[in-house]
Amino acid sequence: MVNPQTDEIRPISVSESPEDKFREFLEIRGEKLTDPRRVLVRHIYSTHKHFDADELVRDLHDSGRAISRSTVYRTLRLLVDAGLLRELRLTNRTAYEHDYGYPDHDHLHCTSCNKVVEFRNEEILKLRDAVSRANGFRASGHRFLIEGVCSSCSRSHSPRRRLDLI
Amino acid sequence: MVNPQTDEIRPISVSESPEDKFREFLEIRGEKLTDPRRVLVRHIYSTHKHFDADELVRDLHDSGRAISRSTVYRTLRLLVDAGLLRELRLTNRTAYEHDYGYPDHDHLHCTSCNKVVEFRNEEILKLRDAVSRANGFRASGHRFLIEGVCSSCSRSHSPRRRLDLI
DNA sequence: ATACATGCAAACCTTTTGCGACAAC
DNA sequence: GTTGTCGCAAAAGGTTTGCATGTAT
Repeated sequence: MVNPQTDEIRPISVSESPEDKFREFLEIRGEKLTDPRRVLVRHIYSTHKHFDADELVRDLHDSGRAISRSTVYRTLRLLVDAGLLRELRLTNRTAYEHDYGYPDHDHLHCTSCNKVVEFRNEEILKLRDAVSRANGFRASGHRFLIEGVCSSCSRSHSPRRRLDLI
Repeated sequence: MVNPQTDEIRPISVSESPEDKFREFLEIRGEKLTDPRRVLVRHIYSTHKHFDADELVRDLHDSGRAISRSTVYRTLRLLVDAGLLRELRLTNRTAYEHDYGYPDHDHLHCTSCNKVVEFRNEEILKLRDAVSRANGFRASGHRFLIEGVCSSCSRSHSPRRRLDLI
């Protein structure tokens, strides 16, 4: 019998702040940590949760630090390239999660309500990487997504809705 | 050491043709297997590969059996509901694969060129379902997607492109 | 001056929908 | 006639881009 037990997912201690890591990344490319970028990276790392571009635009607008939609999208791309964020391409939108100071893990995604649940299972991590390698996929940057229907959605037979990410 | 060996994925013998299964499904709902729908289900099941809506529209148009974009999308939804097709929500589009007469399996998805590779690993199938169940996700309808970067993409450093599905 | 960033609006892409025309029973 | 389907064109939703303006060396 397989063991579905999943390990805890808790922050890894890192020496550099996300902001510093971002600044460093930008400097190497001859770019700058501007005001809007700093606001974004700080806001994003102020809470550990999944989010999307629209949420960011809304939150910052509501807190009086409005940043244009294009800047948000452009900065998100930079943060991904900098290794600070990871993209989760879901049903209709792209969600992001912290990819710095956080251990390797995988996700369950409810295709009905869009809920995302994180889990960490050593066995799956190993198998995932082994299968990837066996198929010539690069060893880093993988992420498993288990698509399914969560309990609340399979109870109610309502069709696809957009709910919050977790 | 984990074993990345994957089993062969070959057709399962089924008693009913996809077209018949579709007709049956439609009849139950008081709907009909019309001409465009028959053309679509036949075309889709004439080759075993992943495809998307746009490809279908293009292929049928090019072979002189043009079917409108809306009908294609509407029929794809029906085929999914009928259990004939399975959706793979990828980066920017939705790909489809046969879900009838084909064994349970998972996918590797290259987020750079959009290539999709199928694999079947017993251990992963078991773990996938165990973890899903442990998190209250419905036992059927799961699919793993390993996101990564395939060998040709990690060699060339070209950015995200849209290539063919496999 | 130069090099890069920003905001806006327009463009883009994929998918969905409203609607008038049409076909089957 | 009623019911359901089709194609068209428009709309919708998420994301990207062109461009003129602005800012820091």
